[in-house]
Amino acid sequence: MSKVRDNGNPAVRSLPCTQCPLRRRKTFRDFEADELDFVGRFKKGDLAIKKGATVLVEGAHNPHLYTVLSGWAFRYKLLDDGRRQIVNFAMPGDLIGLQGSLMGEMQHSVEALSPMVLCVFEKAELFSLYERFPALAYDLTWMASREECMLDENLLTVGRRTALEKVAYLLVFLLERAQQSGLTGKRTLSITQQHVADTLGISVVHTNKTIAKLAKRGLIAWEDGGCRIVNPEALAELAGWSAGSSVKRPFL
Amino acid sequence: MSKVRDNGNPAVRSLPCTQCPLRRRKTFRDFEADELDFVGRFKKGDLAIKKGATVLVEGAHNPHLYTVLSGWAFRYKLLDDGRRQIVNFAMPGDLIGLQGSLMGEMQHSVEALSPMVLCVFEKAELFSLYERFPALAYDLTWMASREECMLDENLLTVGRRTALEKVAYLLVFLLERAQQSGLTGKRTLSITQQHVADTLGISVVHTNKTIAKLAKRGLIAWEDGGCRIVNPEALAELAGWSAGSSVKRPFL
DNA sequence: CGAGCACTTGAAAGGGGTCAAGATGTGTGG
DNA sequence: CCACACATCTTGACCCCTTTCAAGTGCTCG
Repeated sequence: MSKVRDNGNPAVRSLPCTQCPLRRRKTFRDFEADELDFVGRFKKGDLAIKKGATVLVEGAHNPHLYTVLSGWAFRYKLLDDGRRQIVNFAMPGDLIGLQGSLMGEMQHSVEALSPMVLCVFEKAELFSLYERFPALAYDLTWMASREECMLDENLLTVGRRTALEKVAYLLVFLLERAQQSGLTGKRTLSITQQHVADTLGISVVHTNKTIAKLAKRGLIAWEDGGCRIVNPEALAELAGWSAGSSVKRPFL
Repeated sequence: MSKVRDNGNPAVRSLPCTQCPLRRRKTFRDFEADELDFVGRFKKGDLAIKKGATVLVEGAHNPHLYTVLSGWAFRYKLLDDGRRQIVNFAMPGDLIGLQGSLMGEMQHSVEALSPMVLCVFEKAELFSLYERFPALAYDLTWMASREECMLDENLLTVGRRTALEKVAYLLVFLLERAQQSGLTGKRTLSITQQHVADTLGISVVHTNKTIAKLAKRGLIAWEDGGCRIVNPEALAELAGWSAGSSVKRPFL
């Protein structure tokens, strides 16, 4: 039932929800006893994903719904001629595939940026969650709304911010989320300039030059296939970043 | 309790849900008897909005949740220096303010593009909907997911489509939604070029020139403060538009 | 009848795209 | 262990799509 392969992550062997590491993080709302019990049975097992693997493809009908336990991924859409737009990222505690669960066919693809472990749930049992645990159902809607919020902000970034502001914004956004979700404790993001470009709607070349500019100002440093944020405050300032809410957030 | 002023719309006087015109449209899923009864009591009244009025402002804590009964509006965010990004539109059957209901503070503003009538619900009673009508709760999540889908597509448009494709895409997108929601039966959209520009992340001047190009090709015509779509198929082709699902959608 | 909004158009400037070529680094197969 | 393919990152040159600036035309409205 639970397929597990270790990809360099701490070994996880169909981790029971009672021992879920996310419950201990103070950014997340912990479960009530009966909820924990239900979610534990709702969860069908773990799924290990290799870095670079495609988790879900646009157009697919997948019977599962996932939650990120560790690692991260990006969601994207393609145009016929190959132009790619990264739409958002998924980090620990985030849902993957909810949209497909509700509306049938996936409207976007998901690819792992690092080795990941996902918790697997059964679409078909989703409605029973709504029937038996309204609070969890409410949480799901909450999570969907949070996603919507992030997309709004990303749209603002892609549509109206300058290249320099865009890169600054994205890096602060990702660092903030990575730290809150426990993806990393350090100030580094293991990401490619191509990903940055495809998220912000600009070319790789120009992304590179913009990054060089930020590096010259001492705000960031690009080192061995990733970014180190040297001065998050200055970046946030440049990006016109407004801190997100500090409310505890739910997860599944 | 119910404030109603007619703004040129068909007169509505705290319309009971039993007579809701949306129920008759075949694009919407109708209620079960008990659901209809509940929603009828959940609804606190109608609210008439004038064209150009602000329905909700970013940062506000509004105790209400709305549904569009007639007319339409746009959702937007602002940067400090006034740059504006329109993030999406709300048409009959769409929710307004769900994000604020769940997460507290509104993260965007909403402004009416025409006279509107909204159905007013009480945030505070939202959870009782989750407790008593899981199917409606499921619908709410469905609607949030649908919004997410549209935002994904808009992000793709703003980030990766060319100016010509952008305008073509937006017009097809709006026309399709307007017709499905019953906002209009005609092939016209009463919208400003400034709105188009702010939705697509381009300047008004360039928007104007792009529109002129589409007009010259005979795909659209801009007449007295609005757009008439002359050739929707050609526009869709140009935009790389893929038709949306034809599943009946829920509403509140 | 002036003020203001929405739409046009032209010209000039610039941000960002495309092309090209090169430097590194890394994983694969011979 | 080397060779080669491939991915990622850099840089420079050139060009064009968009922006910005400006000026002008209707139209509506107080």
